[in-house]
Amino acid sequence: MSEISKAYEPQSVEDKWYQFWLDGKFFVADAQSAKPAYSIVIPPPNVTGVLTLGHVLNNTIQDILARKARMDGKEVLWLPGTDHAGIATQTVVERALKKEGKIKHRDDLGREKFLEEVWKWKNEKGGIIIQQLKKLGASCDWTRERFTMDPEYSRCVQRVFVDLYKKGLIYRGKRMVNWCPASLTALSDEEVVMKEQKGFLYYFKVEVAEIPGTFLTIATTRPETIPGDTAVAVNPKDPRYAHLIGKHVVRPLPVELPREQKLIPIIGDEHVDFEFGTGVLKVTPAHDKADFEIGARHKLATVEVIAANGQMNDAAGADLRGLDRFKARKVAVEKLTELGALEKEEPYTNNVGFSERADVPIEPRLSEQWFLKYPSVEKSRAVVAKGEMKFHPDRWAKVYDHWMGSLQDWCVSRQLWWGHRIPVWYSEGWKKLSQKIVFVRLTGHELAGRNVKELREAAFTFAKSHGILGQSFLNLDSHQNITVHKASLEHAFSNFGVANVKLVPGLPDLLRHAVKVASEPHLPPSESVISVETYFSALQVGDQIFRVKFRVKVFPDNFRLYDHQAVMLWREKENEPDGNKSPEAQFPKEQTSRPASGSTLLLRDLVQDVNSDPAFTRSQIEPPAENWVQDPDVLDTWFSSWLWPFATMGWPEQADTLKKFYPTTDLVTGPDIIFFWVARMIMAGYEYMGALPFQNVYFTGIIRDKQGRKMSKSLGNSPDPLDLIAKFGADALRFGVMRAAPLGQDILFDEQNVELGRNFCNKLWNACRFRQMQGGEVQGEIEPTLLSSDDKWILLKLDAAIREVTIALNEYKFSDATAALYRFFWGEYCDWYVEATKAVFFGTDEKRKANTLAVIDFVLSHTVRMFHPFLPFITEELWHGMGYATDMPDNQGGKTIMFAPWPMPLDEDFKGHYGLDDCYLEIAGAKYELVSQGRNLRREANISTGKKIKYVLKPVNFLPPHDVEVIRLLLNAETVEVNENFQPPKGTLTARTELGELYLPLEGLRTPEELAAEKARVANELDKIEAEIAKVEQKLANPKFMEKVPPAVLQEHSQRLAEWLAKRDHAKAALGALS
RNA sequence: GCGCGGUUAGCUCAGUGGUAGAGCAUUUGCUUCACACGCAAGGGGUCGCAGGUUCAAACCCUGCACCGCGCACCA
Repeated sequence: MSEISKAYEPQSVEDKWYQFWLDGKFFVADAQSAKPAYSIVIPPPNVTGVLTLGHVLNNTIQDILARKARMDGKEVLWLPGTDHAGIATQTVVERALKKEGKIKHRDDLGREKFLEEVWKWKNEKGGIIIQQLKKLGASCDWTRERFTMDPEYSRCVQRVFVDLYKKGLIYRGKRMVNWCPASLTALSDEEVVMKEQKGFLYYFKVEVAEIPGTFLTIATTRPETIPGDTAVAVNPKDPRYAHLIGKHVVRPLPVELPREQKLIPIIGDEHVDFEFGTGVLKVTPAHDKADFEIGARHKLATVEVIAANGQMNDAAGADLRGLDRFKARKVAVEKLTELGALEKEEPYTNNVGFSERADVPIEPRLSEQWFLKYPSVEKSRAVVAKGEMKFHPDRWAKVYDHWMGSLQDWCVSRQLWWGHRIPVWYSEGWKKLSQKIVFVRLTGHELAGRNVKELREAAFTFAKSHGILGQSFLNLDSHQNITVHKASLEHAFSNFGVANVKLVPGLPDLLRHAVKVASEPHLPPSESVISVETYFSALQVGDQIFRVKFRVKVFPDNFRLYDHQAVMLWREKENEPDGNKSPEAQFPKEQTSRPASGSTLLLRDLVQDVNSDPAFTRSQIEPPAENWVQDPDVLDTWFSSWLWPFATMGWPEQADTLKKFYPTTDLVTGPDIIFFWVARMIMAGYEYMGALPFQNVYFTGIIRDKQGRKMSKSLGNSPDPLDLIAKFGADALRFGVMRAAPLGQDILFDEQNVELGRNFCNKLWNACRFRQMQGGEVQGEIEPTLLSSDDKWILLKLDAAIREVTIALNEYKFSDATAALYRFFWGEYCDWYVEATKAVFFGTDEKRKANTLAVIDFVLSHTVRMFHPFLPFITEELWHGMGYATDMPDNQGGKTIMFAPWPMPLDEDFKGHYGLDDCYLEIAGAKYELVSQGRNLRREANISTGKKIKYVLKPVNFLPPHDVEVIRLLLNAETVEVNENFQPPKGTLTARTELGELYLPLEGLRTPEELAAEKARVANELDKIEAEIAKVEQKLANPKFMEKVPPAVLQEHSQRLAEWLAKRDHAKAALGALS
């Protein structure tokens, strides 16, 4: 530290050292290293993102862990990167292009051109956050920076998709999905947040067609969907309405339609709650999940009235057509009013699902999407439940477990351009199927039904009546035993398609008697599935015969699950592609089957659905041949993020990095993405690496402002971390955030925290400056015989601090660690030790001065290292400036504090050699307590701090002269007279301490008022003492207490009583001395 | 509705059965030769409420209230 400025100036230090670290390649992880590995992957921030306080919190923790691990001698990989963030990025770029006037809509450019623009934007403006992380001091291995759209990474994503497809875990289906009318894409359930919305419940009446003059009143929050209503439902048990079931009502909208086209049936459905509203429910199968189910049960038509963009379509009628859905709501109410149908409207609050990103209400919408049935679920669930993977704080394990226990299939397709395009190809040449379907026949047994409900009932009846449940059946062709579990039936019924429902109950029968079975080589097994066998069968639908391909999964205990099958509908009599009748020949080696459709489709919809798509479907990365077109959708961004821990390490080719650093040690992330990311990474880790992706997960709190509100742009309450760094320094920001971030709690952010960090850095700086001002080289050897009680005290305190901080870090208690460091350094080292050393430095004993410097150097060199993970910049500056680097080997702190060893607690040999007995904590502690008391006396006497005064000490035991000198200095006294026979004159203030009585003779200097005030104060204190004595005495007087209390506690109570009694005596004496 | 957290000084929070704590804020006094981004000394709490267990409860149990979060939801 050649130039010593009075205050620490981070700006002149931080960039210099960061560049130094980069130049030295200190962040680069060596996969060949012999050191034990420590690894952590960054939660990839959005490539469009800018640094927020949330990132600061998160990445500071990771940096602390990484830097600490380096100091522990580990080979550290902190792997950084960014996420392509499909919706967010596409929106940002789209908005930017619109602003520049380049486009009005993304369609103006077309997919290719638009993607070019996105890449351009990404390369020019993306990744700002990476530069910002550097400002924060993040010690990431930037040579390994990854982006989820990197070619290698994209290939991993595609590979995984194809693999899951082949395992039968990915399927396509037409389902009700969460549709975002702003982003024009489907969303997963996790991307929908429920929000309370204030609105109205509208009551309108409809006439029963068969009984003129009879009206039903319906309550709804969505009158704009009336044109899409295809029934009115009541509970069949509701006495008010049951008799009306089967009759019809006249739907009021659209106004212009003739009455006969607006007749919709009154149906009975148990789903209807007759407590709610009027007990009459309008059913809009196209725009409500529950209504869709009702529609499926009652074979209702599905009339879509809201288009993908949230505007009403033609079917909504002339009045609503083209209007936004919310505007349409108002107009619909007006129309109802005009018709005289509106009875009333009352304010109503309900929960509405919002798109998390676009912050608009989502629209349930029937559409064709890709779904994933999660892999490796049981293992992933068990590893956390059993505590093999630890969550910190562990209450998140319960949340995780709950979610894992009720997994819904993941909608992975997005109708966007920016992202990984789904690696599925469709061939042309599909011939349309006839839509005439009368019944379904499974050879030998009929399971007839026109919709799922009927089929399901038939299937259950069939399974029951044939005693199939729990039975084993021998397949005569393959000689395999097939057992039907109840679970497999339920599973199939609840999760899979119509075809599955048809097949499962009949399957053993098919295998036994009728089906012409072929087998295929099994597909790549996962750990929980030994093999997947493929069979073909025939299915007759009306006059057509279809080939059906289905799959049987074989589990380790020989349990067989018919949980996925691909249905291939084929017209038997014509269109045989090559005339080859063998079923195998119909299905090329690659996956060509088309998975079953959604569970709630009508059969005719299934056929329609199949017709609407190309026949041949293959999932593979490269196009199979010419004339094959790729699925236009891209994958959910999280479908790439969930591979992050291993895809970033070069999976599957580069084995060395993976071998060294996978599984990673820690993951640091926010609890808000526990389902989005953490849970999915665990499942992917098991599925593809056969091992958990990380050993520990640390969940940070969420940063809020000091009023407890979430940080948000619109509130303007999110300070820019870069501004804070510029104003206070990166170390200050890190320290401030860490101090305010207890494990598992939300963090209420206040700039004062950062200010405190800045002040702390300044304190550290000045403490070192003080050391430098005493001169001399770095002192190595400490001479045990020259150690004062102060020296021993601070060494013991250092020892305690090392232990405390190390334990806190091991337990991920960062705020405890910073609090311990703060307390030790400021409250113990600076406040007491440094002040005490002035007695040495202001004196003339040169040997003692040198020895004190040695102690200071010992303490500071340890302290600076302990601070390094928290305050990387200032500690590096001090490490070099103070000369502590010079004595160290190059790879252990000689070059950089980054590799200096983490301080070890002082061992017994060390303590023995230097005479560091715990009694010195008491001895020096008593001394400092005496000083506090003495200062208190001065204050009571109203004597200003600067004024030199005289104290008298009547010691209990001998006190070394050096200690008396320390006391004198700390009291800022002219003299401290040691006098065993001191008789205090009247008006002398006294304090009782462990070391003896301390007096502040005032020699009549005080006014009567001052004396009176003093007397009042002592009297007050006496009262408190009496109260304490009474409390303890009462306890001791209780016979039950004396009988049952453990001896140690009794001892403690008696001792406490004795202390209070002595204090009382002293206070009484003091009172006497004052009067 | 179900579940999980929380309720301790003005604020933010520690505190796993035996004397209620820290930081900030506040009051007062100090430009004391490392630091005013500082030093020193104070004031300030029925530990959410009500029961129970115990010699002893902020702490364990039960119930309630309020706040926050998650999940599931009735139009």
